[in-house]
Amino acid sequence: MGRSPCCDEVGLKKGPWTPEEDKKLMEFIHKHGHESWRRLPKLAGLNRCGKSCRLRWTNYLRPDIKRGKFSQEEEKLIIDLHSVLGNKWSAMAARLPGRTDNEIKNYWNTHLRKKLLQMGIDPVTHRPRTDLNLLGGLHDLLPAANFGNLSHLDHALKLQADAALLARLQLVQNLIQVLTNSPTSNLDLMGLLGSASLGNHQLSYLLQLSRQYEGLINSPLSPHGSNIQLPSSLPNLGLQNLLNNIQAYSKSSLSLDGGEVAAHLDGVSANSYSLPTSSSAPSLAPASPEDTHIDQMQGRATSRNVSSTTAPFAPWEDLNLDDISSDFGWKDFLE
DNA sequence: AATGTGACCAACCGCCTTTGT
DNA sequence: AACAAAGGCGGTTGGTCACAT
Repeated sequence: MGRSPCCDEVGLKKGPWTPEEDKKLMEFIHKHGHESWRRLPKLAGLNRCGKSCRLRWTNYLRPDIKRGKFSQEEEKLIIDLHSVLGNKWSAMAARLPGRTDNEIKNYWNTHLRKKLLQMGIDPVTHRPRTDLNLLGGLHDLLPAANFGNLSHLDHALKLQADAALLARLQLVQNLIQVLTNSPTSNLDLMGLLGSASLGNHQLSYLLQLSRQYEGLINSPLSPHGSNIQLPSSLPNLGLQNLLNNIQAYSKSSLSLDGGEVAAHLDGVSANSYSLPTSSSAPSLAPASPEDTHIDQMQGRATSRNVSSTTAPFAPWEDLNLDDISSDFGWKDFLE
């Protein structure tokens, strides 16, 4: 049982501070400093716990606190720092003179998080979002699905793998749109290849994805091939054209099938880019820096391994785009 | 004018880490 | 090394205010 909280003494005041209390605290600290927060309240004549005094001082009364609106520069810095540090508010505050961790945290939660979401950026990963409607839609799939001959577990695993595939496809689509500055419906794959914007690794990977996608839409559990009624919120990925382009390319240019194209282009087996299947769910890493942090903390961590039989979509909460980007060579691609 | 709703933010809570004995 | 005290941190809560209905 951990130690008792410092504020468990009965009769100590809680809640908002009065101007009189603020004055007492400030005068005491100016005269004597704050070497022991535990003893400070009694010495200063305050009916508060030391922790409450410390918070009041560090978050509000400290003379070097800058109050008022965050500037554009501060905003940008917070976003940059968050992308590197995650929810390490105190570390961020150390780099923003005059701002407290609490202030930064509040500003993040009330303004910046929403701003990034509106810009289509995931505030946790700082990467383009996979469409959240997709997740919502898939969530609706479970009750809507006719399970047929599959066990519930198999079905859940299949849906999970399909969901991962759809997310990958959508990310790839977004990446290509950014690269080519045009929708995938106008994708000029040959142009991309010709300009060397798209490397062999990427092409091999796309080919794999396209085949997986084809398998998905023709699967007996898919919206096209079965009795499942997909929720309307499930987005149209608009990838058919990409699929056609890639497969046409592989046929017309090289007259090879997918695996051979990958091998031809890369000198490596297409299996190097193997994607999750219904029987091998993706191994997912923590989704955010703080997940990693939490996982490192003793006792608190819960294993987030994929093969949960009770929550088939739980891994989605942790879907790590690093996994996708490394498969795709996205970092190299950008550089 | 009364009520509902959402945004904002100060303060609290519980846990972890650091420090002292 | 083991334990307890104190400090620190991040998540969450709840009060207040502005605005909409």
